[in-house]
Amino acid sequence: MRTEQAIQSKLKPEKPGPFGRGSTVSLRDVAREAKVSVATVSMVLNGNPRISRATSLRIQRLVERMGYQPNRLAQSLSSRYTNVVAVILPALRHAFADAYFGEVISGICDKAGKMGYKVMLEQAKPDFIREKQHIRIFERRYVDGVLCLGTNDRHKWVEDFGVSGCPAMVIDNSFDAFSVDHVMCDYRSGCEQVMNYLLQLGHRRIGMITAAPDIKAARTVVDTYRSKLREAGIEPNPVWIEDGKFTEEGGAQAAHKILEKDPQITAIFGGNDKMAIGAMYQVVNLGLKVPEDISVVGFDDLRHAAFVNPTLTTIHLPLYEVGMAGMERLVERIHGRPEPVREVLPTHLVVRNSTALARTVST
Amino acid sequence: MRTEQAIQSKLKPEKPGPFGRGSTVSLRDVAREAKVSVATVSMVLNGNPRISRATSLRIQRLVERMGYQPNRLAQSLSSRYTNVVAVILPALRHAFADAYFGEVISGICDKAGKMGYKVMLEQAKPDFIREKQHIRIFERRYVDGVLCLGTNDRHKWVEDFGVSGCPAMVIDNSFDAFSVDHVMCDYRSGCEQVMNYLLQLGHRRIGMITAAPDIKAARTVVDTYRSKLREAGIEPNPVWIEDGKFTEEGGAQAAHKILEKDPQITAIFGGNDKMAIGAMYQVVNLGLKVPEDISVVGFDDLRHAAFVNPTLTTIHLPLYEVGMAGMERLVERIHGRPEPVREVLPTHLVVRNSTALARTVST
DNA sequence: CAGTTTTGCTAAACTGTTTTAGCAGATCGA
DNA sequence: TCGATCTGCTAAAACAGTTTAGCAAAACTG
Repeated sequence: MRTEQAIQSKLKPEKPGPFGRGSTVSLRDVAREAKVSVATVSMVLNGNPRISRATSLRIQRLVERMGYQPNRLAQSLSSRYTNVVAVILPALRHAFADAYFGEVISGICDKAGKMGYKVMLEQAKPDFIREKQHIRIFERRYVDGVLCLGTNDRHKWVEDFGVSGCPAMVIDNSFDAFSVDHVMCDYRSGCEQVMNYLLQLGHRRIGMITAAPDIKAARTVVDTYRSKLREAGIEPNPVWIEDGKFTEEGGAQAAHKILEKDPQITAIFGGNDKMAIGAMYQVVNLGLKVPEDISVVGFDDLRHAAFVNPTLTTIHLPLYEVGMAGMERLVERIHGRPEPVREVLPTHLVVRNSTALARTVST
Repeated sequence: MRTEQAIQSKLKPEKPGPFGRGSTVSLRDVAREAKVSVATVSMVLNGNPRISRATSLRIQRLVERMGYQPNRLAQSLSSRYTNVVAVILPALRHAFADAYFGEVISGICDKAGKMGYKVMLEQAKPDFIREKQHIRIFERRYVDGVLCLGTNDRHKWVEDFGVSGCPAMVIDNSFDAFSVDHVMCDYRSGCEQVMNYLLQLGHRRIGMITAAPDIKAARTVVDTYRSKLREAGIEPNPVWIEDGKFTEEGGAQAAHKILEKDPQITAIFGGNDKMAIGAMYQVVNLGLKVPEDISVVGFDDLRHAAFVNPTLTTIHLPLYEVGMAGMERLVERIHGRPEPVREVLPTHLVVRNSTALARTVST
């Protein structure tokens, strides 16, 4: 029953819109126009050498003129690759508004763009994990791989990827309980640099605000803090360590407790910039001065650290680079790289105005 | 030539992995096992009432047992809906690390999850626009719609969506030059609240740090600032207004210029929190006190504003809610809603410690 | 009890690619 | 000069769903 009207050439997509109602050009349209099979057009577009130069050029021009765009749903269905990766963020209310994650995601997106990948966002909320969505996004062909940010030891689901053979990369952390690909910052060296610096400035009683003992990277920092103190002949006092929950508020409270239990503290080392900033806030609130009375050091070097008062001495983490590297390794993994990925990127100290020589403490 | 081995039931996906090598269950597998056609299984899954209750239940159980997951590439190819939307961010180096965008994206993702949508990330870099990628992600069936964040008047590409009939939503801004769907905060009312408050505190010479005159929302604030001054019988002095480029550094420099040109200023109103924080930093640097000498007000109410010293008085923008509403309206648009979207969400003043009664100025 | 409607399902077409098997005709080697 | 190889292309299957037309049989209607 089909009339001859269908024969009219599709040289121009008939209307600019409305979109999605059969207005786009398909391989079939190009093939019909060029009087070749769809296989030929497909092979031209994929640079298959079995097509003659003449035919190839002729079809390339036609593709150009007709404004053909391959439908990537069909491509993915056929090729079994979606060229999409997911970034899985923890279920924190302000995860997206966090400068730490932002920096990593920025690196991931830039690298993904260069490699022809798209980036999808997921949040690992309890429902998401319970419904096995983290595996389903693979089974349902949403993604070829995932990058896991902000993980901790309780995130058992990270192991599921390995078991199911789904390419996954843990960013800026690692796990003791099982083996998993990861790319992270050198937390040990970062902490060593802080401790060397503070000890050099004459600090002996150094408070440490940590957070989340269930994060391997965070534990590494505390362990290094302790061993560097011992190395310097100082027995770390348990009251010097408090939990700051990774937040400004937590950092402020932790600083308060530390200074209450040992007023002779001369420096406070925050496990991240936010807690260090909270600590500074609290120190000032207690009528003390930074850095004259108390030196404060952070860890992250968020853009913001240079704009608090006083500006914050901190460890620079190459978060953007970690994101890029993670993305790159993940794609290698997707394409069959067999060896495990265990990459560690260097960190360095940035000295600003929140640190000074230790005040002389009455002993 | 096919042997009878294929007949063995696929009740359990043969191995947990390796993934992606023909290990998943398809509609065809379920149909074979249930001894019905694929159409029947498809109809059961889509709740088509033309299937008997008995068959439906039987198949549902089988689907459950076999762990069938519909392949969404095939679904999308057939249905012409991807159930994916893109968030387009401006090409700023730290766009993802920005708390403002983070808050909006958080709202978008939460709402998207509830509506069965996935969120893709894109950055509107020059190349991206030049290659018409913003339209191509539609043509190539990556997405059903886009949400545009951080737009300004120079972003002519926003108009392309309308022209091409691609569902798009501008978030927290609008355009004079053309008509486009948008959901935004009430900038006018926010500014009015700030000005009412400062005038009530006795401030008469009020500096304003603005940014990007090519952003409609920002212009609205400056216009309102001027008209509120006039309303109070004060002729706005051009030297009171400076550009702060939306950054802390810019805010600091702008504050410096304003105070240089008119030292009798008693309050500074920053067009966003970052610039206000930069301004505070600079005011203190100049040996003045906040709020005793100079009151400072921000605009955004980023989480961080409560943790600077002194804590920042600011306008709370419902960014999370704007993200949610934008996502919701976009999906309506995708499904054919004809009326344009022009939504404005209310803002409110949050008074903290960076503002006080105006100091008495020698006239 | 013939004729119509309803019910429950199937076959086949359709979405738009990639890929493999293979067909002619030309080229080559012995 | 005959078989083998190469060249350039096509037909068809595969990917995994949705949707429409339509077929029997059962259930109604008059």
